[in-house]
Amino acid sequence: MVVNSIAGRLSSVGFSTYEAKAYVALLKENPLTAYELAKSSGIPTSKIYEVLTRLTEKKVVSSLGDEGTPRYIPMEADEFIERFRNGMESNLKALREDLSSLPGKAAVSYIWNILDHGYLIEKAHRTILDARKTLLVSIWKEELASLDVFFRRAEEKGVRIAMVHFGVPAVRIGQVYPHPIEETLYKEKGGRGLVIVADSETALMATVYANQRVEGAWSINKGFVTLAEDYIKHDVYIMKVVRRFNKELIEKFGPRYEHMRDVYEDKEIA
Amino acid sequence: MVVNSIAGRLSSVGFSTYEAKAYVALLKENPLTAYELAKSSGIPTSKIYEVLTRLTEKKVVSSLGDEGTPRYIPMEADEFIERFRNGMESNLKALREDLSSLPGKAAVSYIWNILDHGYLIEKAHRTILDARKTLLVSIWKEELASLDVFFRRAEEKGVRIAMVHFGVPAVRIGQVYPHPIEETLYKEKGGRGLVIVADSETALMATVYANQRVEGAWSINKGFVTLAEDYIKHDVYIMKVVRRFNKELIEKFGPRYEHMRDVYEDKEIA
DNA sequence: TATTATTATCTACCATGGTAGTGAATAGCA
DNA sequence: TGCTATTCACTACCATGGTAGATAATAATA
Repeated sequence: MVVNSIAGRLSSVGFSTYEAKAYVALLKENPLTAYELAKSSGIPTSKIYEVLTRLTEKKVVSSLGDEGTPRYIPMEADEFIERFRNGMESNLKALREDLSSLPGKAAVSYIWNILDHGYLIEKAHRTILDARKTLLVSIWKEELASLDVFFRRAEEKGVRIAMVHFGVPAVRIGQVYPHPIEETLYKEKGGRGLVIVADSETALMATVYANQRVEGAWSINKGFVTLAEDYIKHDVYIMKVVRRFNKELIEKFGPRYEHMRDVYEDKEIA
Repeated sequence: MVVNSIAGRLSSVGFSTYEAKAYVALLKENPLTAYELAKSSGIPTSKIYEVLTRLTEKKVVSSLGDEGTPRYIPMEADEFIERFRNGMESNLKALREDLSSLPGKAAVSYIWNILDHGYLIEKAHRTILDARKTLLVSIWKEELASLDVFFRRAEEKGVRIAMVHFGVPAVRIGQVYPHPIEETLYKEKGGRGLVIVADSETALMATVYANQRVEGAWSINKGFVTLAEDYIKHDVYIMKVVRRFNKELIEKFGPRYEHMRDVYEDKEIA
């Protein structure tokens, strides 16, 4: 669904390849007769007429000239785009109402699998922006690079953020707890982890492997969320302890979850 | 391109009819196995699997359950719509850049034909909102009903509006010059006229016939614009003269265009 | 002037890919 | 045996792309 060529983009607004070619060629030079357009666009002259009728019906080109052979002009690109957007916008609005008015029986409280990187980032992005109060994050710099804007925005909204960051943190968002053992971990798991918990309600967790392959899940399932939350809190706890005591002492500590209540209150950057 | 059914709306976001049925059915009740979904949606069981694969690829449904027969859940409608909108938005943005960066040779300064009512209103709407300084309008109540919001918005932006209105004006926008001879004119021309001139730069003129049939044109062609402008100014002039003098006197007046300079400055509502 | 090219418009036909629609084969399982 | 579950095979349709002509009207030229 994501396209990059100009033709691809036009096709996603309902143009066939010929229609796209014709429109683009017309924008480059106009007015043109059908025949001229066929030549300059590379569309077979035999096809140009039906293509032009289609485009005319879509009101993307218009013909001028009553006498003799008609010449064609394109609608200005901006205007066309605006028009399409308006149509789409109202369509989506109606669709939203339609779909939300369905007598849905079940709340979607299941676990949602995430298997590709683009989608992972998108889902993460949405999770971050949906957070109202708190965000617990465990992240590597690669993913943070794609997500820091959203974290900033959340922060501005007053969302409290605690972040375990693997490797040297390039940015400073909320409470950051740098996690030192980057390479070891990567080798061990074969990939980078990403965990985000928003408002203790929704959780996203995933592992990103070398070739951008992703295995992850998103859920509002209570058990899942708690698991993810504890996972991060545990790391935060460890980081704090490491800060304050030497290694010998750490060994005497078990993970004591009572100490984690104040994750958000901790003013020190570890 | 304008659709109203829920299926039609979904199809305009890239769903086939089966995909639409499946998604809607899944929203109503989930999770469901493929087989159950086939039953509740009316899709042939033989087709349900490929449909589900397609939907899964689109990330609109997700399967859960590793052991046994998988169950399917839909993405929440809002999320799906948001996602689609984002994609489309960025697509349109890119498209706008692509298209505007084309080495366009000619300014679109031609006359654009308008043959249907919906498009007429849309074009009028855009013309009104694009106006920066002045709007000269000749309009009947039917069209004004569809357009008054836009006139108000233009007025708020500080656009000066002078309007010849056929029949008793229901709303008051800018300078309104009511035109009395409604029925006579309608019979004579067989339809209602609509003329809009924005900033002396763009003009829209059209006649709307009984069955919503429309014949009209839009242009930035200088001659066309001047014509439309004078047409309205002429009417305004007549209206003013009629106001001030009795009929005998009017006959001695020819249309004197010098008097029209102050159309916008005239503070009286005729 | 006759004839040959070129331009211009339009119809017809075919191949393809995608989807809808139908039927049926297979298999597990209660 | 009947229900669930899954896959195959095949037909039909439609929009699109692609290729060939059928006509005319001009323009070029012998």
